[in-house]
Amino acid sequence: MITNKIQSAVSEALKNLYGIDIQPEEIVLQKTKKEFEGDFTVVVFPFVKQARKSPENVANEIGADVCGKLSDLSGFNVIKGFLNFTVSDSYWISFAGGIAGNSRYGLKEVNPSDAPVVIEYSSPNTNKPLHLGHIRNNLLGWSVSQLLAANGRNVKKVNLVNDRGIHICKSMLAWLRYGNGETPESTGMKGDHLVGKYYVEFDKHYKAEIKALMEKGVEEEQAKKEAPLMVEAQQMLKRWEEGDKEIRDLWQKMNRWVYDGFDETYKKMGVSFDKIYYESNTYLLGKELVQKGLDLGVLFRKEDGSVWCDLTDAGLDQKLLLRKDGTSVYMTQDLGTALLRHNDFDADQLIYVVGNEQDYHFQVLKIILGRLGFDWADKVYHLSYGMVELPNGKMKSREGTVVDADDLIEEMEKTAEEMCRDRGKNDDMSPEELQELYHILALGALKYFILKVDPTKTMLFNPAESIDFNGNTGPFIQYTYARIRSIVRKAVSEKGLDLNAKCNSVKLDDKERDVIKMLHDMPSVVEQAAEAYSPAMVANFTFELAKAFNSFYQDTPILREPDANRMVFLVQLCDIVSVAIKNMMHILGIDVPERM
RNA sequence: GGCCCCGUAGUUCAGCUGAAUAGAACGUCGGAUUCCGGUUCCGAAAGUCGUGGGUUUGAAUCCCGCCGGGGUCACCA
Repeated sequence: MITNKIQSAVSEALKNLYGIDIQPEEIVLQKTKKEFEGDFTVVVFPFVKQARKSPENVANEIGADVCGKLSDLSGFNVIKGFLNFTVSDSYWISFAGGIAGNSRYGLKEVNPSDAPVVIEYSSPNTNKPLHLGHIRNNLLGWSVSQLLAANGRNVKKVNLVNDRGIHICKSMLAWLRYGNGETPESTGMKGDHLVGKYYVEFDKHYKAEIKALMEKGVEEEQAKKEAPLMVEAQQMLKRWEEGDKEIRDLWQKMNRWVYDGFDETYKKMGVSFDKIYYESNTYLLGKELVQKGLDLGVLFRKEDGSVWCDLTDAGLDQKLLLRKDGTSVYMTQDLGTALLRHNDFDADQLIYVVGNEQDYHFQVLKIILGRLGFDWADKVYHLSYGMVELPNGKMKSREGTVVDADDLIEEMEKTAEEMCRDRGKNDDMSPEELQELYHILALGALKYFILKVDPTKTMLFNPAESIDFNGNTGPFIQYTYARIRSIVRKAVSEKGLDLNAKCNSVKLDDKERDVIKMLHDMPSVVEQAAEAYSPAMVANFTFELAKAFNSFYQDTPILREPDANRMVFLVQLCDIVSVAIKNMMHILGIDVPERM
């Protein structure tokens, strides 16, 4: 890499000229700003004190020394304390030639025998359908998996289905009470939606009971506990934990409905898992750990029988691990599943894609794992992402302002269809091909819209803008890709061009150089994005690349280029850019169409 | 109240391992077509980077105070 060479040469120059010792990798090399001449910039201010010369002198001396040694540099210029190096066109051209035809450009190979990084995402509750918040989770989980794999990590994707607990009992109870035996078949509803309907139903009746009790003079806190529905739901959970057959059968039936619904949604979103854990199979593990913790003296039991971890010495609170009736809570289960997962995979890292409202939970989880004596506790990494808000505020399931995942995808597909109809360029495509295309565009828009934002930040989801096809959007990039493929196809079929031909020296114009420089940059963008767990960095880079290409394309008539040798070069460049776009979009979980 | 996160053009977002006049996109206004796919390209207007201090040759970026917004501290998950 030219960047490493420059760093080394600058490091040497500093040593030779001024006796300053700085490791090559510590030399900060930045891309030269557009408005100045050059490709890479070194800021020399940090060295002037030790060099005891003016910034201009230092920059000029280093520049001359480095350029004398590196034939890939064609020159340098100095503006104040900024030393700008210009890379020779021959370097760029040979670089482009070197990556031409490489369909995996920008992606590293994975060694399957490496200790895996296990990434958990999705982790739905089985009491209601997926909504917009889950979409961000799923898209992030999938994309970060792709991103880490693109950076050479051996990734295993896992899902932990929260298939048991009081929330499930609420849906079950409500279905028994008010369901009249409804099934997905009898209603034509997707199973997860049907079960979700009864979760809402429970809440409605539960609220009414609380209100009635309060009118009789019961305090609110007390009313919430005493309401008959809540008492019954709790009894149901107890019976479930005791293995009561009637309850278990009902539970299995309703969960089946939900899984079938989820599978459909996952498929549409294009996400999948290497392994699925069910909390019903793992929650007991946590109880064993609690016993271990009691034996170790890390946990303690209160008079009422509940078990706690005292974290006040770590500046936190006391944390409940077992209720007084002996049933386990979220934290108990998470301890158990963490251990199970560690044993299953002997992982290098355990990543949890979970919203930032659970920052505290994971902080506590790591501490307790550590206190239980697990030295791998620090391999747990909480990939904490921000909430999704709507233009009119937060999503609240009780207020009916949630955006349902299935509805959203369907609407996006409809919009994609309208957009394409308006342009009318796909008349010869079959209905199936068109349907597939609409799906690709709809998901491209949705995924890009969500993934282009830094995962850690709260984001605003504007439905109207999310389906936009212009500007910094998925479809804009998809369109750029389709257009490039069209050129390459024509070059081969109509001009008989050989994509693998060697092209001799050509002259580069600014736009071409800009594109090549971006391609040159791509591997390090993937690396940085992987380190930051940020698909957003990949997304924004890809948009910049598409823009740079479009700008180049706009004033370069490729297929009318008279010089055959130069045409080969231009078409190869197009081809590389299309590969780059495809690979980057693949990291985002977005497909790119050959035509649209 | 304790702890954590966030305040950048009208709007949505980059930039936040400190560096040159703070960048995009949408929207607004004005241009480009002998077109290989105009779902394109070029340009303009638009910002006291919440606020007040501090560190530094240099701060949107690091530190402290304040203001504003959010999260969390459940025998919910």
